[in-house]
Amino acid sequence: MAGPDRKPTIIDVARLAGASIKTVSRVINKERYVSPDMQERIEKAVAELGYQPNMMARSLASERSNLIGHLYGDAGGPYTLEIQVGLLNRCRDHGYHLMIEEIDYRSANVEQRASAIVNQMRLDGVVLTAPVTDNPVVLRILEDAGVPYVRVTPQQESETSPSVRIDERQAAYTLTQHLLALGHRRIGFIKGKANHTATILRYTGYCQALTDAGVAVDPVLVEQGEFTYASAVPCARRLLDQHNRPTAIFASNDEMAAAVVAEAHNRSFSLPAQLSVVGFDDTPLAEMMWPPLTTVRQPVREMAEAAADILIGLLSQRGKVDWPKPVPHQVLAHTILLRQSTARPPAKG
Amino acid sequence: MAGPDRKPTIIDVARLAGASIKTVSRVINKERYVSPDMQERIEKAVAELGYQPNMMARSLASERSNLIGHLYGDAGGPYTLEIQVGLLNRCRDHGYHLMIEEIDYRSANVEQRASAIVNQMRLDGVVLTAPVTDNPVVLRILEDAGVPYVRVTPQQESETSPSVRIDERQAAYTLTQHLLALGHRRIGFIKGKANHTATILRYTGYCQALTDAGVAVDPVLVEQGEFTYASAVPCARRLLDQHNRPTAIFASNDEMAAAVVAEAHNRSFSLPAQLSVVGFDDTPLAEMMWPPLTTVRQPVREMAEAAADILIGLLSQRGKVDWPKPVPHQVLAHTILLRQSTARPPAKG
DNA sequence: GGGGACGATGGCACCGCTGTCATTCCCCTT
DNA sequence: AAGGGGAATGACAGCGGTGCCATCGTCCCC
Repeated sequence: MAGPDRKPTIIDVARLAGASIKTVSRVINKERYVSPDMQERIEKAVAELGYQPNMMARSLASERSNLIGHLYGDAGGPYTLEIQVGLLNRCRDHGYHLMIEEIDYRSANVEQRASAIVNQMRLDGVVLTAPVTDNPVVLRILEDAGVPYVRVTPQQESETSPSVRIDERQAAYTLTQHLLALGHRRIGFIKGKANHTATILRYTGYCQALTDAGVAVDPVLVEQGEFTYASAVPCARRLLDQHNRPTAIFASNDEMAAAVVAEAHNRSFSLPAQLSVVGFDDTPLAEMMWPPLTTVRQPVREMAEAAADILIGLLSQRGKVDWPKPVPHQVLAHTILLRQSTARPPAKG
Repeated sequence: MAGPDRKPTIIDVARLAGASIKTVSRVINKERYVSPDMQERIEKAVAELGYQPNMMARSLASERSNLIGHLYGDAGGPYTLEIQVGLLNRCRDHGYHLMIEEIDYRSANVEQRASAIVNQMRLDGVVLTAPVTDNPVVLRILEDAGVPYVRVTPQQESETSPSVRIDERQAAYTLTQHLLALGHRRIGFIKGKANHTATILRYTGYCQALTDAGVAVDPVLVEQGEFTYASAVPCARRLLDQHNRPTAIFASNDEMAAAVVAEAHNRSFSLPAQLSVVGFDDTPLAEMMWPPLTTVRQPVREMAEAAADILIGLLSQRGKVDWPKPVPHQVLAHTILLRQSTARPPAKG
């Protein structure tokens, strides 16, 4: 009845099972060389005491923390969350835990902070999402610390770290083709935040599709947004104010597409009859707005799962230090979702 | 040049500074009783070696992990993310790290999983969000482990743990009053998922406002949704199909309000002239849909920050074991956002 | 001038586990 | 019968810090 009140340790288990702590450790870690009889006794003792190994002690002794970190820059909407859900799915199944850290990549002490996170916590591995994926300071710290990391949608593939992505350029290309196929020739474009990978790739895809169709890219139809609703409002205004205004607008993400739609509603346009709009990302928003938005779905969760798989795969081969070369670069399939925000352009008056 | 290649430890620092490791430890932990001279020498040594204390070792020895856990049930959209951002803000400032774990509260091994998370990782404290806030199994595990926790928007305040919330009943009351003041008398209501705290409180506020205004609650106007867009579509249909249909609809969250709006658009209603719609939560969606949605903003991030503050406040008083009694229950202010989805009802034909 | 009180520092056990190596026992070979 | 090899187990030294207590020198005060 009395019993020690503190949490049971491996020593208590060993004592109760009549074994050495090392043997208990073997059972806990599912190592070989334990007789079935002994195994059973120990498992019983574990159950009886409700023993749970202390991760801190374990990590200290084994130099493995079983911690995976997710470093991100902007807590950008549903994207970040989906990433986390994906990571969590895998972590759970493989006994890892997820630590999340936001890194203000603009701040002066990025270095200090990133270093503290990586080195103090002794993370086993790290997953990077934009815009930290391409931050040289962070990457160097990771390299120096010898912590394996996987980048989701990096600007540029590297030989030292794996990556996961979709072909954004191709997606933008296809989406633009869709508009062209409907008969649109004046297609406006709202870019995302400067220097973001996505911004560049999506824009490139748009340009290429136009060019391939023999349509010139008209700079008057290209606006610079920042991936936010607010940033896109003036862009939409300028585009729709033109005397020879575009019959379709490609916004670099759904949020900005929503701004275009709102602005069109303001002017009492009937959508999609008078204006086609497409977005990118398939955020929940896309399906809930009116009219439902034609957009591209990135399998974000699956991408995160793939990243986790790659990471955990490596970590499981203790002893090996380095990535296999060449390091894996996965490209997952995207989906073009044709909804009701696109239609043929209005007949020429 | 040669120097040890492994990460420097406190011993290296002590040696370099000509001090004992204990004194170095004092400096690292900002304890008192270190002479300025000694302090400076040690700080210099730390900088020179780029020393970073090993959290694992520190935790093991001190029985503090500096880890705060966020346990949640559904990764419900922007809400969860906002919570995390809030928590992160505080963790960062106080030297804590955030571990996130999803708990499938329907699964059979909730107990095992929750226990593993709490006990193995030796979390210093935990923040709970719906629907784990009220899971008796999880709560018991936390209590047993003696891990302090704060609940965000719990179903019921408890004497053993602090909570943070807004007055949802009051918010729903006010919002309903707004509709009444515009002249609406037939106000539809779409409830959230059964058993959720929010569902009950919001509905109660609605009923009370009606009653106080001398309007009877008509069960025909009350539909049961599940907080999702899809679940609300049939609800919206049924409400709008009625011969004497409501002139306004109160959806228990924005997502369901979006479904109502979409359904109204489908029928080519002009909003808000023919139908007023209100939601709850002020998700990003609310501002981006058309027309922009009148809704209630919960200061989610601030709530998370408050929760973290409460938790960290307690943790900083090491030695004290228990919450001060009575434990704090914070109620933050909400905001009613009047946008363009509400108007006076159409004049009686 | 003796006795505190207090500032400053160090010594050392110990937190709970894993890695390494030694040991024992058994069966199999030659 | 001796030797060899592998399965099963244990002893023990850390991993890198912190907590507690001892020590030492000063300054102060009656």
